[in-house]
This record gives sequence, structure tokens and C-alpha cells, in this order.
Amino acid sequence: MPERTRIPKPAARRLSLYLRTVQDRLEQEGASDRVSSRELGEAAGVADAQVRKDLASFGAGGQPGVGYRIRDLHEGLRRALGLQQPWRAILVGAGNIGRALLAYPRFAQEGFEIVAVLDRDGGVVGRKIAGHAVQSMNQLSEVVRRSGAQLGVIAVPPDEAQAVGEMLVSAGIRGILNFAPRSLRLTRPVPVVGVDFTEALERLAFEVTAIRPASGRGRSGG
Amino acid sequence: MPERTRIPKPAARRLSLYLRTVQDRLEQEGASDRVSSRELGEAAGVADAQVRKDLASFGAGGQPGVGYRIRDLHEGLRRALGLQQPWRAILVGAGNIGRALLAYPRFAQEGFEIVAVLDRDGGVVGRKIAGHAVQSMNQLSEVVRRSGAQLGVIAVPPDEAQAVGEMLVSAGIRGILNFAPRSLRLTRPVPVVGVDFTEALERLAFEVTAIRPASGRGRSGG
DNA sequence: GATTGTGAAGAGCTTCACAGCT
DNA sequence: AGCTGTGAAGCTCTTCACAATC
Repeated sequence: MPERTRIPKPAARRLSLYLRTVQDRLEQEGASDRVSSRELGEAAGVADAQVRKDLASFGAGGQPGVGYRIRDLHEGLRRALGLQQPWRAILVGAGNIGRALLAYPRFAQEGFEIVAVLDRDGGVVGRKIAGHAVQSMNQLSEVVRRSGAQLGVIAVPPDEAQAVGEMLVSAGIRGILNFAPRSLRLTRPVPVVGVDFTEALERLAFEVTAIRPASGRGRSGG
Repeated sequence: MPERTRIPKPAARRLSLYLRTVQDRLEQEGASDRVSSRELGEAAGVADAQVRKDLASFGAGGQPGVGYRIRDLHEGLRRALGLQQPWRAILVGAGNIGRALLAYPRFAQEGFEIVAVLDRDGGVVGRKIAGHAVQSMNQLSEVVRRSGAQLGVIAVPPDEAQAVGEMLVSAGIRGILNFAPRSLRLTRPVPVVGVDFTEALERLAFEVTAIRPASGRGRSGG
């Protein structure tokens, strides 16, 4: 694999989609060990040429007339996405969203481990949730240091998100998954990926309201 | 307000961010009733010229030397995003994610109402969750018809997402919010917005792994 | 015959920069 | 002086189309 040139951000987002298809195929017993750019594109709602460009962007190569080898693609995609290493994350916020995340089985499957749970609320601290004893916020930097967590997950109310973000950054966290509907302004900038339910619903309302361009092609992004 | 020209999709996503700022300002008592494109841009992590283009795209206008009127912006943004009407949604899947969504207060605040909860699991059907009696899947189209719901929320395991998506579409649903990590392939294409925790984590892993371009400017998208 | 890899063309979005308004 | 509105330039990503490969 001739090594990455440069992966455009929109391409990187699509790699996740390809990885889903590749993983499914890897688990299917009787399936072919090859997959074509057209197949990958159909599953992801993307043109085949786009798929080939995306795969080429991190050095994956296929065989003309045959397709891409599933096993190679799987490894290549995981490397390109930074999943070749396991990731440790601490979760801040043991409310509804936090609990749903703790119960979400796919995180572990993809190599993400939630190593600690913290909350500001004294009523929750000390209680066990999904096997994790909830810890107090003033232990944050110690927990990060001891666990070696690289990522932080913010699942607190909007008002507290900014403060938690700062605490995570000063504790040495290198990336943040933010479930609060707030943009974080961090002194030392680290990657922040937001998951905002409200924004998603607004996007949906926008698209449903917008005059559909009657394109015919059944795009239905996931 | 001279009416919308055309709102680019990336712009539409940013409108949600501006709306957050505008709502915050609307609730603050002592705050000015104007806001500048620079302020909006800083809160959203976007250049000021970009903000002005975005706002112009749906016909919002400001006063040179002064800024935009908060109240007007608020109304304009909500209209542009399709939030001037209330939306009714049915939720399919009463698992962890479904329950977290039911408890999420912001939906109602933004004008989204979950009018019904359905689940395939007989063990849950009939139970009450957050005031909603969980209904059986074979009542789906009747529930949609009777409630007049326009949106569907998929919060079921990945394997079932495709089938649920089809059921929603044939029941006449006009848009889908999909929490399952699957792209839906629908016979009659309706807008689908995906909220995929795994994809978000992968994006984060990608960005943390990628050689940071040392840009200096503290972008930290939310 | 099927499928990849890719230069070139095309489309769309972002940034610049400045005239014009308050 | 401060801020908007916007044409023009610049940039990035996407689509096209086809030679090369299996």
C-alpha cells in the first residue's frame, strides 16, 4: 500500500461508510472476498468514481476487472481512519445520553473503550453505571493521567459544555466528542466532533421543507 | 425580507449554529438587540463574510454600521430552516437511544413533538415510557395516519433499520432521522439525516491522528 | 466484459476586498 | 468609524470519460 497522499475531509467521512460495508462483508460467510467501487458506492450513496478516488487517497488499490480485496480494504480503511490503535475515552455526564452511550455496543467493537465516567452531580457520584463507578469532576485530570485516555466525551447540559471542554483540554485530552449543542472555544485547540440531535432535526426539517429538486436518483444519505 | 434565493446545503447547516447564538441572545435580558456578522461568526467558528453570505441566502438583511436585528434574525432563521411550523415525529425503537431522545428537552423547545413510540419487542409494547404507551409495529401506518406525523425517528438495531425505513416511507412519512449506523435505500426517496455515533468517533480518531496542519486559528467546530 | 486509475472539465463553496450605507 | 452586501478570484471537491488492466 503506497501510503497516503492526503485525504480530503469529505472523503474521510465517506471512509466510515465504506468501512461499514466492508465489515459486513467480512462477517458474511459465503460472500466473495472482493468488492467493486460500484458496490461500495451503492451502499454509501456515492458515485463509483468517487469511491475509487477516495480509496486511492489513502493508498488502497484494486485490481482492474475484479475489484478490491476485502481484507486489504478493511485494514487500509482502519489505518486511514486512525483505528489501528485502540482508543481510550472518558465520559463526562452520566445523564440519559451518557447512559445510552455506555450501553452502546458498537464503540467497543470499533476499538473505543470508555475507561471512566464522571459527573458533577453528587447524587450520582459513587453509583455504578454499566460497571463504572461514577467519579467526581475534581478527579478529572487524575483520571485522565492514570487511565491514559486520549479522548473525552461531553454529555452534559449545554451550559456546562464549555467548562467541561476546557477541563478536558487542560487535562491533556487530545480530542473531544461533544454531544452538547454548543460550539466549544478552546484555548489549546484540539479536534472537536459534535453530535447534535437538534441540529440534525433542523437539517431534516430544512430538507423536507426545501423544494425537492426532483433529481430522480434515489440519494438517501445515512 | 426579500425572500429566499437558494440556500446552499453547507450554509443551511451553519444556520443552525447561528440560531443557537441568536436564541441565547434573545433570552439574555440586558443584551443588545443587534448582532454583527463577526459575533455570529466567532460563536460558530466561521468567517464574517461567510455569515453575511449565509444570511443573505435566505433574505435576511442587516444595517450597515450596526448589525442584524436579533428578533428579525430569529424569525428569519427559523423560517429558513423550516421551523415556522411545528413538526410531529414518531419514534421507532424504545431502547437506550430511544429513551434518551424521549427525555431530551430541546426537541420540544425547537418545535418537534414526539407523538408516538413504537417497538418490535413484545416485552416493551404496552409499557409507558416518558408518558408514551409503547405501541406495536403493526400499528405503524395507522399511528402515522391518525397522528399526522411527518417525521420518523429510527432508533433500532442496525439490522432492523432498513426494514423500519421502508415501513416509515410506505406509511407516508416525509423525512427520517436515522440513529442506526446504516445507509437506507428507500424505494420512494425521502430526506434522511443520519446521526451515527460510531461515524462521529471515527471522524474524531481520524482528525486526532491526522498531522495537525498547525494552522494557528483555533477552529473548533461544534 | 468488467473494473480500476486518473487527467481534465465542471460545479460549488469560501475568501477577498472594497464600495456603499449608517 | 463600523458594518453590510457582493462581484470577482481562488480553492476544493465531484463528475466525466477513457486508456490501461485483468
